[in-house]
Formats: sequence, C-alpha cells, structure tokens
Amino acid sequence: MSAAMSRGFGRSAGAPTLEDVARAAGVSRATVSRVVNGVRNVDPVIQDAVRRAVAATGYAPNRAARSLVTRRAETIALVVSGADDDSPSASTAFAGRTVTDPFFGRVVTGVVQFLRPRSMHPVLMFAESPADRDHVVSYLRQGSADGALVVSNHADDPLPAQLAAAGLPAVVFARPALPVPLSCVDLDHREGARLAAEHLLALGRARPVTITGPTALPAVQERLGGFRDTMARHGVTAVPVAEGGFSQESGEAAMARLLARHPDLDAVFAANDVMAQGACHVLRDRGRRIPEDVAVIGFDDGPVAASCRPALTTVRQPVEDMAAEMARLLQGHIEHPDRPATTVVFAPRLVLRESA
Amino acid sequence: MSAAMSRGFGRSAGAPTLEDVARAAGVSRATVSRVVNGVRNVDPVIQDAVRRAVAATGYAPNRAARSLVTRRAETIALVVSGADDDSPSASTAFAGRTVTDPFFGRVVTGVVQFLRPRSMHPVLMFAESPADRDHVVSYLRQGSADGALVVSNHADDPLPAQLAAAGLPAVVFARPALPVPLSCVDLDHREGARLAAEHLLALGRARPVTITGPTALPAVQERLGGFRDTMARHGVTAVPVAEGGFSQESGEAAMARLLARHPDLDAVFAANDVMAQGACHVLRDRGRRIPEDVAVIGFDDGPVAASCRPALTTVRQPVEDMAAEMARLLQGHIEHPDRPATTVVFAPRLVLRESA
DNA sequence: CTGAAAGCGCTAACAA
DNA sequence: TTGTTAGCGCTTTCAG
Repeated sequence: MSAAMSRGFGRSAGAPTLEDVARAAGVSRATVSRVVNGVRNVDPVIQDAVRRAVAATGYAPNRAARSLVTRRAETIALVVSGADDDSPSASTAFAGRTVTDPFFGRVVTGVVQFLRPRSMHPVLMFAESPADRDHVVSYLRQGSADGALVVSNHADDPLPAQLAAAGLPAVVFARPALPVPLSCVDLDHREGARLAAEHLLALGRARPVTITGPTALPAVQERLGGFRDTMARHGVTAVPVAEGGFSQESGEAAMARLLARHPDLDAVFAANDVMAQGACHVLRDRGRRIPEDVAVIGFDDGPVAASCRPALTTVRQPVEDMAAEMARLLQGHIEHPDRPATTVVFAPRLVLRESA
Repeated sequence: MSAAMSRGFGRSAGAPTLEDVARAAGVSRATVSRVVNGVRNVDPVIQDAVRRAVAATGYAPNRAARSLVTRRAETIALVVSGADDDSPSASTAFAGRTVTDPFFGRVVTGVVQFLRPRSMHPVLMFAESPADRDHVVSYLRQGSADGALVVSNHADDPLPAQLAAAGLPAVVFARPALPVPLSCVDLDHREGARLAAEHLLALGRARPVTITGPTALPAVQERLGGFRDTMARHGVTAVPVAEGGFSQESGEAAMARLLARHPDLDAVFAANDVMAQGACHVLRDRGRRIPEDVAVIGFDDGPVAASCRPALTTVRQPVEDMAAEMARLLQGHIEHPDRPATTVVFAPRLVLRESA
C-alpha cells in the first residue's frame, strides 16, 4: 500500500472527489458519477453502496469540473441595465436608484420563484456604461452564466442588441424601443391606461390630467395613447400632460405644473405609483382632498401603493409573474438554442383603494 | 496541413480556446495564458502579438476551466436567510417580504459597490427552510461561490453556525443571537436609541412610548435598552412598550394599543421607519398632529423615511457602508483562510426631518 | 450493468 | 523569457 493510500482517501486536505467516493464504495468513478447524477441503469445494491460512500466521505461534486465538461454553468444572470451615467459619482451611485426601487425587488421575487425549485440562483449584474455592457457580454461568453434576463430602465439600451448579436440566450423585460430578435415579456399598457380612464369616467371626472414617464419609452407612449384614446372616445378631447421621470420628486414637480395651468382638474393618472404619491403630496399641500376633489390613479401596484395615505388606486402590473415567465422563456432558449423569439404580453388589472 | 487545421482555427464550432489563440499568435498556450492574466515577464512584442490574436479570434477565457485549477469561483453568495416558513405557500411566498424590503435593496447596493470594481457579482440565494440552508452550504462546498454574505431576519437563524461548522468563509450582517465564530458588521444600536431619546428630550417631550421589533433580536433589545436607559437618566422612568414585527401593519397595531393605554403620550420611537410610518397614519387618523402633538422618530433611514409625509426624523443606519464592509471582510477571509473573525461596529446618525 | 480511458480548457511547476 | 507537461474533477463514449 502506498504512502498516499495509507493516508486514508488519498488526500490529506481538500474536498473529497469522485475518486475518493469510488474507492470507498469499491466501484469506478463512472459508476459514482451515474449515481450522483441519477442516471438509470445502475444496480440498486451498488446504488446504495455509493450513496453510503457519498455520505461517509461528505462528497460534494465540484461545479467547475462538471461545467467544464457539460458546458453549462447552471446559472443565469439578472442584469439591471440602466442609462449611461455621466455623473462623476457614477461608480458609487450606480443603480442605487434601481436597486432600491421596489419594482426591482418584485422582479427578483418572480425570477427566484421560478429558479428556486430548480436549485438555480441568479447572478446580479448592473450595466450602466459601455464597459459594463461589454463585461456582461464577456461574462456570458466565458460561460459564467448560461443566459441573461435583462431589465432596462432606459429607452434605447444597447445591451439587448449586443446580446442578440453575440448569439447569447437572453430575455428582455418590456419591449425595447428598437426591435431586437430576443424574447420578451411585456404588459398591455394600452389596456392598463384604458382601465384607468374608464374608472375615472365612471366616477364622473371630466377634467383629467396625466403625468407620464420619459416619453422615449414605448410603454410610456402606449399608456399615454391608451388614456387619451379612451378619454376621447368618451368625449374628453384634451388631456393635459406633464412628463415625469418616475421619481417622486418628478411627480411632485409635474403635479405642480399641471395644477398651475389647470387649477380646475379633477383627476390625475400617473404613469407609476411613486409619481402618483408625489402628486398626492402636492395636491394635499394645495388643500385638495383625495379623492373628493381630485381622484388619483397610479400604475404598477408596487409596495408603496398600499402603504401610503390615501392608499392608491392603481393599475396592477403582475411583475412577479412576468419575471417568472422571463426565466421560463430563458430556460427554453438555453435548452433549445434555435427556438424562435417570442413576446408574452400580460394583462393589467385595476386595483381599487382609496385615491379614486 | 490536416483537415482540421484547414478548417481555420481547428474547430468549426464552439468558442475559441487558448490553443486557438496560441496557434494564431505563434506561441504556446502558457504564454497566452500569461498575457491574458497579466503576468509579467512577457516580451512586449509577443504580448502585442498575443493581444492581437485574442482580438482576432474573439477569445474569452473559459471560467469553468480556470476555476477548476485555481480553485476559485470568483463569486460570492448573498444569502437572505429568513425564518422558517411553515405556511403551505412557503415555496411561492418565500422571501417576498424581504426582497421587497428597501433594506434589502440597500444591502445589495453596498455589496455591489464593493464587488463591481473587482468585476465580481453576487449570487442571490434565499434560505428559509432547513433544506434551503443545506443547499446554501453545499453550494459553497461545491465551489460555486467562494464565500457567503448572510443577512438574517430571524433571531436564531442556524445558518451562520452551519457555515462556521463547515469551515466556509462567511460574514454576517448583525450580530447573531447565539455567538458564532464568524465576522460580522453591526450597528451601535444603543447609541442610535440614545440619539433618538436625547432629541426627544431636547424637544421637551416627557411622555414617550416606543414600538420595538421582535424582542428576540439582540438589536431590538439594545435599541430598547438604550432608549430606556437614556430616558431614565433624564428622569423619565417608565417608557410604555409595544412590540411590532417591523411591518407597517404591526406598527399601526402597536400604535393603536399604545394610544389606548396612554392617550397623553407626546413622543414615539419606533424600531424602524416602516413601523414609524404606520404609527403616523394611526396618529393622524386619531387627530394628532405630527410633530406638534406627537413627535415621531423612526430607525434605518430607508427610502420611505424621506418620501412619506410628514418626512420622518430617523436614526440612520449606514446600511450600504455596512454591506460593503461585509464584502471586504469576506474577501479577506477568502484570501486569508486563517484570519480571525472580527466584528465591525458602525455609528448611527440622527437625521432630522419633519416628524420630530 | 460496469469499468477504462479520453478529454473539457486552463494554470502552474519545471525545464530549457 | 518561453515552452513542455502534468494535472484540476468530472462526464461520457466505448468496450466488456
């Protein structure tokens, strides 16, 4: 018996390997591998012996070694792709806005909901500069992740196109401004706006205004279009608009402008809950009662909607479901590389609370 | 020239390997490896040739292969470890609460702040059941990640102990209820509570009450202790207490109870901002003006603190800095396995806004 | 049904 | 300074 063997399982330090388990069970590496990976055609008796040996040695398969041969990382990247940030503090500020955004938390929730049962976990990445985007691409090309889930908060984010060009599996949240040959999940924004408009109309409001998000976003355009069209169809031809940036401050500013120009407004449709909340603050400060004097409807139904006062009536976007669907689509593309890109559109729902 | 070689770089499909680059540059694999990894002692001229070949072939180093030999995943796990969930919907509900919690977003922000410059990315994991925790441990033992950053929201989370027992590098956010030989970052909770108490005292409030978090948490105990001690030192001997669960609803309920028993209260110190917000709602509904009739102070200084009305005066916890420090500590433990565990305590700061 | 053997792509001694 | 070589631990034909 060699010195090495007399040391026990052949290694004094380091984790036990297949080799160690094989020796302990008195079989070959191949057999242990088959048992560990649940491949059929293994004698139950041997199977048992192997399992015992695995437990005895405390064996854990080495992921790198496995990936090297299977060519699968069993990991996917969840990329938050923001606008290019030109500010000097870019490196420290980065996606703080986004990460703190409850919307992001809901996306994570949905993605994890799908991944967890499959024992997979997302790698979080932020891309806000050309260098970041290249990094994401090379991360995937290195095989560190099998595919990417992209959530952009910028209208013409170049990342989806880069990913598509590199032939990497990816799925996008919300249809990009420029069409890209990638699968994506989206909401029927027009329908959401219609829901809001009809509710306001049913409430008898005839002087509505709307606070939009950055108009470069297709989603923003559709919400605006859907709202106006529905109002027009019911005889309300002019709907004053103020553009916001999805932040509470921008919502406050937009509301203030709208109030100055249209003091007689009786309803507000904001492109997201956070801006709606900002609008509520301004409205209250100006002495308007909500919903008596002014009805307010938000969009998203994020955590703030229920926790602010008055609680927000809003158009719910099933973000968790959408995110889970993204993960499902991505898995499909990873397993079937030539599956064509598809778009899955979700239906919004009006959630009635106190503000309208 | 062989058929294989005439096909170009030797492979009709698959990503280019070191071998391909070496051939294109007319050098050995080892040299290419040195250039790619920035190792010195390589002739500048050759270095250039290699770089050119890398660009020409579109080479990207295979992470699995590298990890296999370096024994480093260059990845760390960010684990959100919740209480065991017994509800039937556990698998779908999981850490939704936590992920949507802005606190979590701040942790991610801080961790990424440290990791990003190092081109590393965190893998998100949730652990809420014994099975989940075992999974986290085996994930690390497989070498999928080099270490773990643990954020528990449960007093006696067994995960830190499991990690320590397995000898895996890990750092914990907030000192665990049971001492564990792991590094951790924490806040000086007593000091934070002292800050709040002194401010209330300076405001002339003499009938304060406090809404705590789950009292099993050491942090909660210290905030309570610090608040009471400071009050006592200034002659306020009895401070009514109501226990909450960190949620807005629990804050509302606690406030209602307190109000019923002590209608003459003139100040509230809540263990977090969310409960403080809930308290404000109840106070307002009962006709109390804030801060004129009742001064309210929260804890954390999360996103809600600034966005609710009245904006919350609160004790700021530098979560981002703490999270970044966690990552830094973890890196130290990964690179120097026998470095002893340490605890880094951060100082809180009082942020004055409108509520007190 | 099981074992032997050939790599996956890369790094790191060790030679030259 | 550069090349040669030996694996890292695993999966997977291919024989038996």
